[in-house]
Amino acid sequence: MQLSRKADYALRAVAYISQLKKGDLASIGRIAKARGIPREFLAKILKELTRAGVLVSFQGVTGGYRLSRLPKEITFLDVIEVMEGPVRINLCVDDRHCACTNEKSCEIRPFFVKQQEQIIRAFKRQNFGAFAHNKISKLA
Amino acid sequence: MQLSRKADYALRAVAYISQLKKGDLASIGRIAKARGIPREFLAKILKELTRAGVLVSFQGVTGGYRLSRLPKEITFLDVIEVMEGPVRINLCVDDRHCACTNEKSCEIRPFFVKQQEQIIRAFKRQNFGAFAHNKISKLA
DNA sequence: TCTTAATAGATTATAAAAATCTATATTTTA
DNA sequence: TAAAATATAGATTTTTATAATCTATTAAGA
Repeated sequence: MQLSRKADYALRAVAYISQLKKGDLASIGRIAKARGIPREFLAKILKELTRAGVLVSFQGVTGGYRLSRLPKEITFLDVIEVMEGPVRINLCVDDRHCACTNEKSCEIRPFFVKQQEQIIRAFKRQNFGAFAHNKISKLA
Repeated sequence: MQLSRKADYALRAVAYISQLKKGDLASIGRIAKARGIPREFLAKILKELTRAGVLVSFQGVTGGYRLSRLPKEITFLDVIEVMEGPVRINLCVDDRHCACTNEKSCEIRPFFVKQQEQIIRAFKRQNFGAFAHNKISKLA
């Protein structure tokens, strides 16, 4: 019932990158140090976010990462789903794993279906616009 | 980000027991068979629920389990917390693990604090009254 | 051509979840 | 009173997921 550390790190990294001035890049090392994330683990995370189209990367000495689009156009759900796959709050919500579809009235599933919708809606509502460089002060 | 199978089994078992007629008991074997839960695992679960005061148990040939109080007085949260401990939707919500308390404005924590409150409220609202023996038909 | 970046993907380590096992205690009933 | 069916206690094992690291390569600027 807990977000993975990987997804938490990813959210923090994207929040960090959201605070860059237009055109600036942040390197893995810089973000890792600023946010206390294990460097190699973060490398893996940013790699995945790049492949998924959330970030854009540049190699070479002056390389680093920036967002692929405006901060407000990237949601928590976007980032979390790249890290963890589709949100599933209980196994039975997924049809393939529901042991109760045959039963006339499952006691449990409808409740979790509803809760899952709730949390997905919240993850979708929350975007990185609030963190953009003009909203929050200095980067560590 | 997913409820443990253990907690899911526990909810199903308590829902099952909620459907018993007043005074009736259900044995581990019966519940396990009816709901497709591994028998020994369920034994462990019901043991814990009994110790936590959610269920009452009786040993011996005619033994089994019943609720310790009315179905509507047992919430999903009660059962889930016995299985998983306090609900924590992200590590950083817990003060002891928050790496960002020192930072002026953490980007992530307040959001999850709010979501956690939401889900806890929903777990507290949902009780087993809806499953009581007169509300839903026959037990498998 | 050296340095500092990202990329790819395999590998290892750690921890949590899921399940099982062994032995014991309790109660009913034959 | 013995046998059968139940719960209890708690350790152990198995499996899976998470977290982290490692090795080698590619790319670009100084």
